[in-house]
Formats: sequence, structure tokens, C-alpha cells
Amino acid sequence: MADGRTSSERPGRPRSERARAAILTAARTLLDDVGFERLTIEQLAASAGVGKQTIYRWWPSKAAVIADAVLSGVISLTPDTVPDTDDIAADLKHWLDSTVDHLGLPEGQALIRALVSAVAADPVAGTALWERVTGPGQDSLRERLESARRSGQIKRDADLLATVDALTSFTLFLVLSRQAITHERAHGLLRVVLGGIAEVSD
Amino acid sequence: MADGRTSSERPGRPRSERARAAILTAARTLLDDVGFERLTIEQLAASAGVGKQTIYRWWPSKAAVIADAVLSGVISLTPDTVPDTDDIAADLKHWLDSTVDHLGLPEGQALIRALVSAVAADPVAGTALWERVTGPGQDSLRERLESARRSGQIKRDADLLATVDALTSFTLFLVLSRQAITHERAHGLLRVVLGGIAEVSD
Amino acid sequence: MADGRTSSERPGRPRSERARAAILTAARTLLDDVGFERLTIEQLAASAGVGKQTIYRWWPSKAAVIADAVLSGVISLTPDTVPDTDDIAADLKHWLDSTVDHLGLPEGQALIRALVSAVAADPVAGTALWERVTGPGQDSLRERLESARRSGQIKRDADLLATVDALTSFTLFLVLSRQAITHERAHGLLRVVLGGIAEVSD
Amino acid sequence: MADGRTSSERPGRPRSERARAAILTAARTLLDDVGFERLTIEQLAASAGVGKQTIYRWWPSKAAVIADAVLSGVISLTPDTVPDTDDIAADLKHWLDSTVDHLGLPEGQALIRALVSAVAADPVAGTALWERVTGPGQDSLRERLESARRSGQIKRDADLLATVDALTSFTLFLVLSRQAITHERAHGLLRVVLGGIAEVSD
DNA sequence: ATATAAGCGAGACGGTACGTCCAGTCTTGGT
DNA sequence: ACCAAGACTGGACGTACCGTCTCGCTTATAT
Repeated sequence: MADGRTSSERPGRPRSERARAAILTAARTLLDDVGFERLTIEQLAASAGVGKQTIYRWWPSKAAVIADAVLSGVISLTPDTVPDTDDIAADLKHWLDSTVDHLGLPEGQALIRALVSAVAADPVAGTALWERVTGPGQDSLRERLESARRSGQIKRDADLLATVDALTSFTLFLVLSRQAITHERAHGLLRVVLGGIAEVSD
Repeated sequence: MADGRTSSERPGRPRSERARAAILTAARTLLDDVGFERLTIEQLAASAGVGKQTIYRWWPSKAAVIADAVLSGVISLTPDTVPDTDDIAADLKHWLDSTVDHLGLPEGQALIRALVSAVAADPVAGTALWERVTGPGQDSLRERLESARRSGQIKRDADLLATVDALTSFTLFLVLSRQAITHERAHGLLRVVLGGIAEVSD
Repeated sequence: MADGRTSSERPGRPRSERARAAILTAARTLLDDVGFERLTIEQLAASAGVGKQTIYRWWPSKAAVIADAVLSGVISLTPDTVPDTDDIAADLKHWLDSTVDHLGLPEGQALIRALVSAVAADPVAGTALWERVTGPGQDSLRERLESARRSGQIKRDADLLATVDALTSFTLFLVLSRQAITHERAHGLLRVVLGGIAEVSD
Repeated sequence: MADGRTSSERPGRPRSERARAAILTAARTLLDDVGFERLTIEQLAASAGVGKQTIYRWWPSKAAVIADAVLSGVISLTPDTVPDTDDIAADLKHWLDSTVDHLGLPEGQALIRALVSAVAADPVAGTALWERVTGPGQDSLRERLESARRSGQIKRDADLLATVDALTSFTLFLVLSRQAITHERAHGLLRVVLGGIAEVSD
């Protein structure tokens, strides 16, 4: 075993885990209270009981802190798992309903706003955040669709990626359009995706 | 006394059309140059050769100016009209391709970012802008779908609203995800929407 | 009468005399309270009820503000006028005693500290301040010496400038040395200057 | 057990002479480069290759380090010894000329500025420094004056302390006034001090 | 004609937050 | 117990903009 460096690593006082946790916790609280745009680093430092420099030392931008905060709380935009009964239509409906319910809550709205603002403000941090938040749900969705395909419930040549995108993007769009997301409207999309709209010719 | 108000309306110096045009033009230029987030009212006033107050007098927020600027330039997120041949699939594909091309350009990316930021920053102005930008395309899309339904190319009970939403939201999602929007990917969505993914049981 | 520009001069809102006065007043108060080194621009702005930018707009440095503040209060390091009876020795003694008394007070000490710090921190503003503070006293002193020369009380070829410098610099030195300035010590200098120390040979 | 403390004194690692020397050397270099006001402890530690704590462990303030640094370099404000020929006037002139030359150099200016700033910033360390820097010259000056008095070149009742103060303070004043110190001006003072200005009545 | 009533460019105002710098303290592992 | 390294809280720095407020001036309608 070459090296043998069993201890900490770099010289100097190690990073304070206490401060890190306080910052992320305060970030999540403030995000709920005032939203991304009006959250200031100064406010964040004060309410975490931390010097501003400690924030700037570890994160390059407000978006990056928020990204970390959101991720450390593993808040998802959509439920992470899609139920798996034998009925793919029922399962997707269930998943969509959960998503709609979740996004209808104030936290859900705040989260999505923060996400969108973060993407706009800091493409790098924002994009990473975006993927981490939407990723798990999309992965689960894709797996469920694959299992449905194996069991013959959906077409062998169905474009699963496009299906996943359609379901995810629809909810996002509704939130950004500031239109009420009703279960009924979501079900409409689901029917389109599942059944298509084209008249079956033969 | 039958009106008599032949000319403008109120006493006092009328609003300067020169100033208004200069502000909107400068806004569009700056939007391209620095983006919504980093565009400041001060900068805008300076580069339009206008006093700050003149901006504040007529618009309540940065988002509102941008909304006006974008609208006055009649920049659309999607093409305003969907072609109408007899083939709905070809027409939609054509429309989607135009959209994808348009959003792939730097101006398109900047526009959608500005839009999303405006929604986040000022819900009122942002939402109005949103509707004005996405509206015409969606209207045209819906009309084309209705004509396709009348001609029997798509199902009688197809949910047209959901279909429109799905097509629009998909592109938005791709832009926000910062993923490259390829024609192929867009065609995948189109196939899903048109054909559905469920195995036809009969 | 060429020009005819009777009104204010530049366009835009004129400088607020209220703010200017508040800043200078607050500066003098804070100078007494905390001294030059520990006086901060932030503190100054707050206690003057003024935005920081308003200070930075008109003064280039803390030393410059203090310089203005001190000058606007026309605080002198030494009494501005030397009494003029027939007796030059008595008059100078009187003036020196006043100076010593003045410098012994807390305000005197604070002032001289501020002066010295200002010179060190901002040579330009500091030097101007220095001259304005020491100038009047020195002018008066020189005039009194000239009148004494005319009346034959001091030598025709006496170096008045050097004399003035000697008197002024001595007090400054004592303050900076942090040695108690006693009247007796000052009188010692005065005797040296008036009488010289060299044994008169002839 | 009678003592046994043959080596250093206290337990633990002894103070690093290497660090001490590096700090004082760096201090003198930085003093020349940036001056007292803009010299920071952090900069000093970095350029000495030393931890900040090592500075704070041994010196209470920046002024104290500088005091030490200046003293360890035995830089004097004035020449430490006054020549002693039979001619007191010539000797004093020589000493004054040396002083003027010395203060005219950039190092001299920097030194006196540092000195004055140190006094303003930290009365305790500053005063000690002041005395150490001005002391030797003043002592030598006083001794020379005493020998001159013994040899009858200056009055028996001359106030030697006041004379010394006058000579020293004059140079200080000129430096602080940022006026050029010319030999001629210094000679003027010397004539005043030696000869007085009062008309000899008898 | 002459008030009265806005709108206009300019730019100062009281504020808030920025991101940086440094002070002085604390906490590592190593000497 | 000291040392180098470097993170910690705290606080001031000087800058950038915010949205508001005065200025003198211009351009309308209403008397």
C-alpha cells in the first residue's frame, strides 16, 4: 500500500462542517421565505451565523449555494419512483397526480422558480442542479416504461426518451405559464402520449 | 358638445415617441449583448440617451420594459403559422423543425432566457409576455389541428389542447435543460404525440 | 455683459447642502468620539443619515472629508492672532501659552492626531489641511514679528521665517513625542529663540 | 535539585529565531515598498513565509512589529553623533546638514512617515519607537552642547534641552509639512537658535 | 398672450447588496 | 510549546444599481 497518508490531507484548519450545514440549512429556509431572487448572500451569511467569506470561499455564486442546498435536501421536482403494478396507464396516472400535487404546493412552486432562476443566473451550477433534481424522477419513469414495454403494454418501437421528456416538460410548462395545473389537464396529456392522436388508418 | 377631443387627450407635453422607441431598441440590443439578468435600468437609460425617470414613468419593472421590447419586435418563440397542406404529420414536422432551428440560434436562446427570467422576476409582466410570445404559435397550431380533425386525419376525440401544450413545452424544456435540441429528438416527440405509445389492443 | 448665464449652471439635481452639512458635522463629532483611525466612512454615512455614495461622490478619501470638516469648523492648531502690545516677548509668551493650553485639551490632541494621520493616509488632502490649519497662526505670528522688527525690538536681520517655524514645530514635536507640554518648557524655547544661546563675543 | 535548568528556560519548542528574523526583514522591505498604512499583517506573514499567528504571538500590533523592525535595523532619524571640533557653530551646521541630507532620501521620508503613523496608531509602541529613534541623536547633541558650554562658546544659562528640541522638531515639522528641506532653511534656524533674534539692548 | 400641466435629460439622493480585503482567533498535523 | 497553513467570524471597503427626488427646459392644452 503505497502512500500511507492515513490522516486528513492538506495542512491548515479543516473546513467546518458546522458552517457548511448551517449555510445549507439557512439557504433552504430562506428559499422558502423569500425566494431565490430576493435571497441575498449577506442575509444568508447572517442567518447562518457565518462570515460572508466562508460562503464565497466554497461556492462561486448564489446559484451554486442554492444548488447545493437543494441537492443536500434531495428535494425532487417529481416523485423519484413510479409505482409498478401491472397497469402502466394507472401507474403513470398515479405518478403524474403525485407530481401535480407536489408542484401545487408553495414549496414546489418556490423550488421550480429557484431552479429556473438558477439556470438563468448561473448556467453551470444551474444546469447541474437541474439535472440532479429532474434526473431521478426521469430515470424511474424510463425504467417503468421499459418494464411496460417488456410486458407488452406499450409498443415495441415506442420512443421512451421522448415520452419521458413529454411528461416532464409538460408540468414544467404549466408552472412557468402560471396556469393552474389540474389533474384533469395532466390526464389529457397522458392520454395523448399513451394513445396518440392520429387516426389509425388500417 | 360632441367630444371635441380631436387630438391627443390630456394637457401637458405628450409622451415622446422618440424616447419610447429609443428605449425599446436599446432594450433589445442590450438583451442580446448582456442578457436579462445583467441588463440594468441605468445602462438602458444611458444607452437610449434617456433619463431614468422616463423609463420608470412608463414601465413598472425591468421585466415590463423587456416584455414591451420583445413584443414590439414581434419576436416569436415559435413560428406564428403552421403550414396547411393535406398532410398533418408533414405540417407539424415542418413547424417543429422551424421552431427547433429558431431556438437553436443565439437570439432564440437569449429570448427564451429573458422570457423565463421575466416570468420569475415579475409574474404579472412576465406572464403577459409569455402569453403574447407563445400565444400566436399555439393558436395557429390549434387551428391546424382542428382542421386536421375535421378532415379526419386525427381522432375525433383527440385532446387538442394537451397536444399543443406537449409540443410547446417540449422545446421549452430542452432549452432550459441546456440540452442540444436536435431535429431527430423533436421528431421523436412528434411520433409519440401522433401515434401514442400504447399497444393497440383490438 | 457676455454670457448671461444667471442661473445654476449644470443640469441635474443640485448638490444637497443639507447632506454636505450633515456629513461635515457628523465627521467632527465622530472625530472627537473615536479618532481618525477608527472613524469609518460607513459609520460617518450612517450617523449623517446619508448614503455612502454621497460621500464618495464628493470626497476622494476619508482624509479629504476630515480635512473639509476640520476646515469648515475653522479649528486652528494655534491661536489665529498674536496679541500686539509693545512688548514682543510678552506677546509671544502669551501666544505660546494659549497654544499650549489649546493643545493640552482632548480636542487639541484629537485634532493633531487626525492631522498627522491624514497627512500619512492621503498626502494631497492631508497637506492642504495641514497648511490651512497651521497657516493662519503662522501668518499672524510672522506679522507680529515684522511689526516688532519695525519697532526695533528684534534684530533687523532676524530670520523671521525660521523663527515662526521653530515656534510652531516645537509644539508639534512635543505632542507627537507624547510628552507633557508645560508652559515652562515652552518658555524655555521662547528664551532660546529670542535670546539665542551663543555667547556674545564682543 | 539545585535548578538543573541548564539550557533555555521554558518547556516546549523554543522561539524560532529564523521566523523572527524573516518577519523583521520582510517588515523593513514592505515598509519601503508600500508604507506603514498599507502594510498588512497578512502580507507580512506571507512574504516572511510565516504563519500569521507567529506574528500575533510575539507582537501586540502592527506598530510594534514595525518598531522592532526599524530598531533592529538601527535606522536613525538623525546622525547619532555630533562632530566635536572646537567650533560649535560649524559642528551643529555639519550635524544639521547630515540630518537634512538623510531625511531628503526616500528611505528617510518613509521612515519618518512610518514613525508618525506608528505613534498615531499605537501610542505605546509608537512612543517607544520614537524615543529609540530620536534619542541617540538628541543625547549626542546635548552632550556636544554641554561641552560647548564648558568651553564658553555658549551662554552659561542656555537652555540646552530647549535647544535640542528646537533643532530636532524643526526637521520633523518640515517633513510633515511636505516642504522641501533645504540646507539654507536649516541654517536659518541654526542662526536663530545660536544668536537669538532679540536686539541686544546694552 | 399667458398660465397651467405634463414630459424630458440630467444627475444627486438614501439605500441595499455586492464581492474583496484584512483583522484577530482558532484548529489541524507536524517539529 | 512552537510552527506553517489555512479556515473561521466579523466588519469595512469602494462600486454598482435601485427607485425617488429635484433642477431647468420643452411642448402641449386651456384660458
